[in-house]
Amino acid sequence: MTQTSHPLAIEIGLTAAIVAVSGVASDLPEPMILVARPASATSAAALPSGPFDPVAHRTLEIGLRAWVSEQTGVPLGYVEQLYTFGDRGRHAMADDRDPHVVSVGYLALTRTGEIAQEAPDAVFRPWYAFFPWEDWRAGRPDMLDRLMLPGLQAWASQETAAPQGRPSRTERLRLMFGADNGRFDEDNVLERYELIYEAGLVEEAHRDGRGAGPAPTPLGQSMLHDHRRILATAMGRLRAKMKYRPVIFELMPETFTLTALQRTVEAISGRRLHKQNFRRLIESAAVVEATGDMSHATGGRPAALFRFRRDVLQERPAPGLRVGARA
Amino acid sequence: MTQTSHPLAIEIGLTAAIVAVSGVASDLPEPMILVARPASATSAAALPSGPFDPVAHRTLEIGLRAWVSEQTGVPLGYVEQLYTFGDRGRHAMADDRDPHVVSVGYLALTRTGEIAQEAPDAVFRPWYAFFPWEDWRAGRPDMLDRLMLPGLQAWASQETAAPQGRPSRTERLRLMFGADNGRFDEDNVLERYELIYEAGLVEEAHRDGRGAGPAPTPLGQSMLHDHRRILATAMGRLRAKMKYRPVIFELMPETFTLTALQRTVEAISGRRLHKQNFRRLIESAAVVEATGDMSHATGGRPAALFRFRRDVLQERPAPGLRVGARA
DNA sequence: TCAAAAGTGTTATCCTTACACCCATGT
DNA sequence: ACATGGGTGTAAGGATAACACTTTTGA
Repeated sequence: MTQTSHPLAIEIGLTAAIVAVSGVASDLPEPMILVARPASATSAAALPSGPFDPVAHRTLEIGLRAWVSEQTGVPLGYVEQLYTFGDRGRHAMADDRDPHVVSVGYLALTRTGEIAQEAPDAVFRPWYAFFPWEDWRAGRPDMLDRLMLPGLQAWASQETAAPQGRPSRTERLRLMFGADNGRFDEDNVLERYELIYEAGLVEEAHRDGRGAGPAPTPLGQSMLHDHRRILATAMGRLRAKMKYRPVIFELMPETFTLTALQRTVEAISGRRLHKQNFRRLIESAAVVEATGDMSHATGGRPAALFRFRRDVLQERPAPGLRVGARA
Repeated sequence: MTQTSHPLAIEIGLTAAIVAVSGVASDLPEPMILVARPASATSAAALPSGPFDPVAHRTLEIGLRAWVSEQTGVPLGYVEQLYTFGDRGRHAMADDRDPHVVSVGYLALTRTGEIAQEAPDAVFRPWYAFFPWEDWRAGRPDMLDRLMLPGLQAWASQETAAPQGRPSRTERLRLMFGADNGRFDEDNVLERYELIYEAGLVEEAHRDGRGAGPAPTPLGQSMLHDHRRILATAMGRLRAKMKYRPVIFELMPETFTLTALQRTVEAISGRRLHKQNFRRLIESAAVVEATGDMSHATGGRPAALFRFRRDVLQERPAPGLRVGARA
């Protein structure tokens, strides 16, 4: 019952969603994701990924850190395991091989400023290029109503008998996209992606053999294998984690203005926040302290500079930013 | 960068923490964990665990469900992936083998009533037998002050230089066990276990070669390999998840009284709750509906029977029980 | 002097916590 | 009748959401 005789050998791939934010001090910072530079112009974008070698590395995370720093030159700060994916069919390749790979997904945070320009084979791309419908900072993206909901609703109406226990397609749609009532919980990035994958609306689904017809209108840029699913998991986890742990500061420079901090939180969560309440939140959480210096780079009145108070980690167990109200 | 040439073959073990609650209608229900019946009287308890066969099973979860139902006869309802552990050294065995096993831990919930008595090789044991310090229902366990904190504090004071960035041992102790100020967050089961493991206070640490001296006073019953760590992860995850998803009902019978529900939540979270507030919470969450029947089995006034409203899953995305106040 | 962004004060509302008392049944 | 647990009303305090206005600089 505990361990059987003949081991079933499988390769373990470690795949990292490495996130940074560009333009932290600008008015519209962009969350960036490190993608392996495509071998050819036509090949799909891929997350950096490498095999786990249990002989060389004592733990999975150590293995991950080793090859990331070796191959991409990107220094990782915060690292968190996301999920282990073992789905056959989600590794479909051009030549129809479907290797037995189990991939352990990781979220890692770093700062754009710290990145060696000469990162050999990898480049940062805005994460909303892969998930345009997740960026609500300029209001509800109209691609939702133009391109996505029609297809999703068609797919939902194809469901004949409601599955017992599980919510129906229509209900999942309503819950995840706020189809009629309006709620859109920014944390459910993965759930939304899986929905449009199941509905056959993304290129990956087509490639994996789901959805018979012709290739669908591309909804965001696609990725190799199940890498977009891993990125979706990372985005959702980061958006959720931010609310109860001060991970956002892993993406900020040493000092920053409160507006820069707010814009960065907005960039990650994909929605605008209420200025005064955001500031009150920061104050009550006591996660930052003024440096005494001012930033004159803002265009208007100079802004006070702050830094993260590292010692809050010792004070309270959960000093996150429970962002609540919309703008 | 994406996939290298020679695959590193590893065995993937799926390990399940299968939880049920016994005595749901009683005054002190006990959370139970399914353990593989030990081969001999001296051998350590083990969680049910089996290899993943990617040829036979399309996903990890399907593989898990297959061998669990086949080998233990326990029907799994809710299943959730916990974490993937790849630590070398945590699989130390009597004969010093340390196989290259990566174990994917799962949490699964079931009902004691539904368990086939003839579960061939497995038996349910109270989970607090492995984590006695996590049961605060009868007040602060005095083993904390008698057996644990002295050892932990000794270990903390051995730390010479504070590690940069990371919290010091003393701080971790204070945060996780509420040493001086008093907070004890019931969700941090894993963090507490890792602390006492690092401090060399559990049998597993001794077995893995940490902590030089003699075998320590046993703190709870030990388990094979890193299975107690997986159980700790499961307990923490279930305690946390309960607060924002209605998973508790996976452990309840079809109908139940509100007190039975409260006692079950208390059993899982390990602390007593405030009756009136618990009821208001249940009411405002609208997660249950009265059946109209009464239970006369309580000894006093008969109690109304309720059932879980499965349709809340369709209404609101997060109908959990955000239990807050202590008794 | 005016545009542009920083920064603050106040109130209404809801949720959380805490308190104490009444009710219906079996023995 | 009384012990036993079931069941409820209400008020204080704090957190959250929403409102609009003043301040300080650079151009």
